[in-house]
Amino acid sequence: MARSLRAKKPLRRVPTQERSRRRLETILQVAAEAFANQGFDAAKMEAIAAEAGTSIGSVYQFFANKRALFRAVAERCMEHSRKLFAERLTPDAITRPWRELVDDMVDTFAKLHTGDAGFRALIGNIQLYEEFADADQELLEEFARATNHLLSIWAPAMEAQRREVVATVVVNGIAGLLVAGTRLGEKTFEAMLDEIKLMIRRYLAPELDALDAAPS
Amino acid sequence: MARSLRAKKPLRRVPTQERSRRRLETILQVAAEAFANQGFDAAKMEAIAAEAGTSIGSVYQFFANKRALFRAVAERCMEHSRKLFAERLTPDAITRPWRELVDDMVDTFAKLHTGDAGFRALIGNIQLYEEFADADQELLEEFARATNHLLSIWAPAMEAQRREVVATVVVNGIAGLLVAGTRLGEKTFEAMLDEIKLMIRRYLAPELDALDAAPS
Amino acid sequence: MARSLRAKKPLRRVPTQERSRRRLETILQVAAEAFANQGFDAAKMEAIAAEAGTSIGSVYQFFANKRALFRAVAERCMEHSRKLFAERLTPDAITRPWRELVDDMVDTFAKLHTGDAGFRALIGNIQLYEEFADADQELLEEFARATNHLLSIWAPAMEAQRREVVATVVVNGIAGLLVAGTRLGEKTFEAMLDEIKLMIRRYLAPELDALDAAPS
Amino acid sequence: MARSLRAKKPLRRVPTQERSRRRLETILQVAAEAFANQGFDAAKMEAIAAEAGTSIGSVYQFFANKRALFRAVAERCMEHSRKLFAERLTPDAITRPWRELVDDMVDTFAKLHTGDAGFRALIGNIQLYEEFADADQELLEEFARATNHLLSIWAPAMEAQRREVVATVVVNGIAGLLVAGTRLGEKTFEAMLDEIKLMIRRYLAPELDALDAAPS
DNA sequence: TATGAATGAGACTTCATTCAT
DNA sequence: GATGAATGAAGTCTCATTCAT
Repeated sequence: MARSLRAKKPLRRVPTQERSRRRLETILQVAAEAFANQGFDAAKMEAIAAEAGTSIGSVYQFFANKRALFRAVAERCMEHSRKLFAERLTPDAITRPWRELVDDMVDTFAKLHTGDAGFRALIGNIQLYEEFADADQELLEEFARATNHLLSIWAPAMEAQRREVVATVVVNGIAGLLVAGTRLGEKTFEAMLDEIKLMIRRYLAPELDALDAAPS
Repeated sequence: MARSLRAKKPLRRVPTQERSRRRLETILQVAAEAFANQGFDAAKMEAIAAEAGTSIGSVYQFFANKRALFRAVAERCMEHSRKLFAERLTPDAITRPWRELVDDMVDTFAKLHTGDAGFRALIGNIQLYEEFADADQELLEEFARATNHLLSIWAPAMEAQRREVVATVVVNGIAGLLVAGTRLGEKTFEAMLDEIKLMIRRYLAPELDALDAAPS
Repeated sequence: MARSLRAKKPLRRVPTQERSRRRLETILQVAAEAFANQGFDAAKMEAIAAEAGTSIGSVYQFFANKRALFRAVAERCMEHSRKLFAERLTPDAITRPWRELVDDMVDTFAKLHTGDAGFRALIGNIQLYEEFADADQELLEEFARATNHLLSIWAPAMEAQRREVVATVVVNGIAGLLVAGTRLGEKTFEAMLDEIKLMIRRYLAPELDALDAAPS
Repeated sequence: MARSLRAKKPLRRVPTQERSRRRLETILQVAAEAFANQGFDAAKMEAIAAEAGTSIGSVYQFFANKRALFRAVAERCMEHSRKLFAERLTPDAITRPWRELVDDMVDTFAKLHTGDAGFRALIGNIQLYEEFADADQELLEEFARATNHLLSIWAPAMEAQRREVVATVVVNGIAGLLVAGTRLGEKTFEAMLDEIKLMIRRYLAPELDALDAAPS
């Protein structure tokens, strides 16, 4: 049952020429879109190739099979997410008011949802194959770890075990909410963003404001 | 891309004999489990028939095709959900302290997730085909409407438009959180339940306690 | 490198109805012919199905994949060969003049070549996949063992080790000759049969006539 | 199914430069090995090019297609064989004792089998495509003609028609035996060589010793 | 001339669905 | 009504071959 090595290299061939790189880029983009909108199984390799303006053969020159393509989409999305969050979690982030940071995080998450098809693809194709769940799990766990770290500074009094649960709840709450949000149309999505921020603020306030009594 | 008529009735034949009714019941149960655990495409009609102890032919006597079977599972789950919530939203529910009701709702939702394979099937196969999303959407919207109704009583001062968003956020927050929770193992799931309740309480408290200043 | 269990059952489904049995029969026949005439790779599953008057789906109902179909052809041919030789190697075969038996063997072999497409398929597709070589190897080794056994009775003076080589040479000589023969057209094939018999006779005579001085 | 013109020249371009000639040489060698070990279909053009240290494009500069490459391998092998046999069938070969010559021939044949991958490639890929069979047929027929010529001198009394059959039997017997032999492991192969020689000797002795009564 | 990325026809295989028994 | 064998459309993937660089 053990999942095989993590070190499956996702790319069969690494493109060196400019044109190839662009082609690969397009394939990944189109694939992410397809996986996100139609689901893994419903997305057809031929259609992805066509949509990307290439031949099916070219797709398979980069990716050994459909799952490898999905994996590449997933990894690339995680890379992107990681970078996005790293930018917001610089050492001096702690000095900013926590409410501001929460808002920032929600907006960042929201941007991922809106702008990164790969993210939606990952979120939406979890239960299909164990293998893919790993990538997703890993991503959200990573977010949870980062959040946990912040909490450990903001609310040092909070018990370690509970802090972990709180971090999980915050991250997954936001993620789940956004999944729902994107399905609800742009208008309500925007309205929801503010409420999500408010919900997280109110949820965390009692513990995070314990030191310095800030208003909700 | 156009989805055909909406008004498909899911059942080809309504069973009259006792044995038939039991057979139909089993098929739906097995199918729900299969769709939930393996996803729509990975679930095979033959396997479902076999698992249900019938022949593939008999399944097709009840359901015109795989999608109809899924739709039946979805509808049946919604029926169940509706009943479950109706039990908790009796006219005198309003008289109970809202915190209690929130807890109750979360627990009810959780029970659906844990106990009703159809619910998980619905939640997990949304983006696959537009058609199925409807069923899901409808379900959550129904929950949201019910919540909205409650809010209109609990917090009459809240603006109608905002109330709608709040209801959506509450319902989808819980739903999303539970989706994540089931993936996280039984132990954390239990721990999360309490935090989810707490989060909703804190989120709603400022508005719902406006009338009668209750402590959080 | 170890070849997996021998016990792969070749048939996915064992036909019970008469019509199915006939269908399976036809598929095997057509497949044997195709493998023999065109080689394993060049033989196309679709073509086999069409030639057998069925659909590709029906072929796959019996055989999990192309190799399984080949294996079935091989096993069936070996069965046939075994039976054919068993009929000639009854206990009282020993009492017959050895020359007569040699002739009989050659004719039997020849009949296999002419009449059993599976035999030709087996002989002609050896180096393609190790897996298939096993079946072929086994068949010829079986013949060699039987021949070895006869030699042990006819020429008890012959050293065991040499006897083994002689048996191998006789069996493979005949087999190889017949392979060549079928390629040479019917007319020469017939003419060759007599010479093959003569060659084997002359080869074995010195040792087998040692006891009772029979003329060549 | 009809095979196109016979008169295809196998080489697209005749290399003039030294480096090209060496490249062509390597390609043919590698291809022979691949065809012999893996079979025609299993041998991949890309792999052959890579193994030969060139690009796939360069291979296609010499050979119009895969079959042309095979044909080239075949022809080159025949060239080699012809030369090898020509060396042994010099005018004064007749003066040597025929047994010696038979032994020599078997050894030469064996050397081809062991040392010349092209020979094995030819032998092992016969039934795949009619086209290739020709090359093989031609080769063995050439051997048979040479043998026939020798017989006409050694056994002038033998009827022409029978002589032809005898030559065919000798040549194909040796060839078939060697095919089998290489599959049987080095050790038995060595042991078989002696028996093959003995078999041919005994087969031919009665006719060839008719003039000068030599003992078998 | 050499390279190797791009192409796409074509092969295998699956599985939803039908229909004769 | 029940069964499950038969069907074939459709999808994934390979690899010979071409051609721009």
